[in-house]
Amino acid sequence: MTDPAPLILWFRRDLRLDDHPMLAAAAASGRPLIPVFILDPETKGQGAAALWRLGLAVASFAGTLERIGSRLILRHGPAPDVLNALIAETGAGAVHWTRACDPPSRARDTAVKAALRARGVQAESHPGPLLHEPWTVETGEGGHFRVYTPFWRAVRDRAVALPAEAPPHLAAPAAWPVSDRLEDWRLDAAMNRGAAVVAPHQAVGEAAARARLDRFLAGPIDLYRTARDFPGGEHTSRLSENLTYGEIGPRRIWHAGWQAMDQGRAGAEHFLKELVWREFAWHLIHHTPQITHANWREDWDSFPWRGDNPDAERWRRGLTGEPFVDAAMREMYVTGTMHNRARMIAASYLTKHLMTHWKVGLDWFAECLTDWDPASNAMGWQWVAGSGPDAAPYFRIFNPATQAEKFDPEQVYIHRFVAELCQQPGPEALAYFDAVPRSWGLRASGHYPEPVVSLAAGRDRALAAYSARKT
DNA sequence: TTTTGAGTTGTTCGA
DNA sequence: GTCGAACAACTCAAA
Repeated sequence: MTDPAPLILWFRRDLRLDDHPMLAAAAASGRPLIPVFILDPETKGQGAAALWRLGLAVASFAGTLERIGSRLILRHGPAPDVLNALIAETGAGAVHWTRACDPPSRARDTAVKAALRARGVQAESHPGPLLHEPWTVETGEGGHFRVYTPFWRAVRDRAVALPAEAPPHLAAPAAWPVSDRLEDWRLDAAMNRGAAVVAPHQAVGEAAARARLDRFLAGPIDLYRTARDFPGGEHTSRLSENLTYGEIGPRRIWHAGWQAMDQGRAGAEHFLKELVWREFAWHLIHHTPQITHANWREDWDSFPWRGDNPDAERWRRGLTGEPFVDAAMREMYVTGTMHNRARMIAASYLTKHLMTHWKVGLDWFAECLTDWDPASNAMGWQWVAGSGPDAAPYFRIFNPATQAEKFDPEQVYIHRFVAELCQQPGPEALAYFDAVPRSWGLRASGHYPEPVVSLAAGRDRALAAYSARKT
């Protein structure tokens, strides 16, 4: 008896075994399974930090698969070509994958599905990265949500499928197709010397992601409601990085959060709400995909934001002269992530005090974040700028100095990341100067700059422009 | 259909 | 230092 035709499992941002509907279905099929990861143009076009971090995720997941009797086959090129070649080589009868919701991936997947079906190969997409498929959450009138709180109320009590357990073993094919070598992909090429600095701040792989969840549940969740606003402490789960690569599944987190809520843990509901913010962002990007590149509210198209400019360059380099903003920008450069409150302040400063288009900031975040997520970032930037959903009143302009007094009163955060502002800079503050391009010419012993613009003048300028928009 | 209540995350000023 | 009001009116979701 010949082996049944193998299934190709096309992994993308779902690099885990646990809570994996596609993998659970495939493992139950009894067929030989060929896991593959494809470096296609859509994937390769990412920012430097995200692409580098993806390489770590792929390496980790390949190891995970080997431990359960399988492998991760690496190929590069346009996905339809790669899949066609693999089908021809292996006689595979089907390709399975986890659905993606960002516009470029959706376009690619639609084309792949049509091409596969045209040649008689089964193509099946599975749920995975979200708690609820974006089209299943509807308002009373059958439309999609544009405001967070009603969305939250709509999903709060909705049943979420129990996470599938990790399969203990995956059936191997009779012969393995050849694989690229990950090193040859040079996913770290654009990181230059920054990789060594950012690396210690990453928690790569499924086990590390679960450890983060467990650490958070063991303590920080109790204080989450208030302490999460203080960027100087370790009060958040930091799971965004792992969610980006699918190293942990949202259903696993949801059920852990609910269990904590049932146990009366104080911050559990706020934690779940944050997970639902991610869900809401993907809901928006599904229904209004232009959110990634155009003003979500079209009446903002005439707003006189500046394009890229020298002030924005100082913002990128952490040299605005506003300590909280500079700490935030340097935190991102050194760790690959940025505290959520710091993101709001840095974004508000760029779009309001510096009157620079949110796209300029979005692009830099895409370059630097290892937890880069197109949906959350598009929503967040537009929310801050005022052009997005849940529009902030135009007069809501974060004052970085006031915010620092409120949320970093001891200047723990500022001192951690801005070497010029403390007597004995710590390792993270100093690491910034090892991470940035030498061409920037920065030295830890340099003088801290005067502010780009006074906070009062920047605020007044932004207020004038924002109120003029209405007339 | 019309109405009503509500909306993540703010700042400043003056009492 | 603490507190409430003002900032201006808009959009959304649901009753």
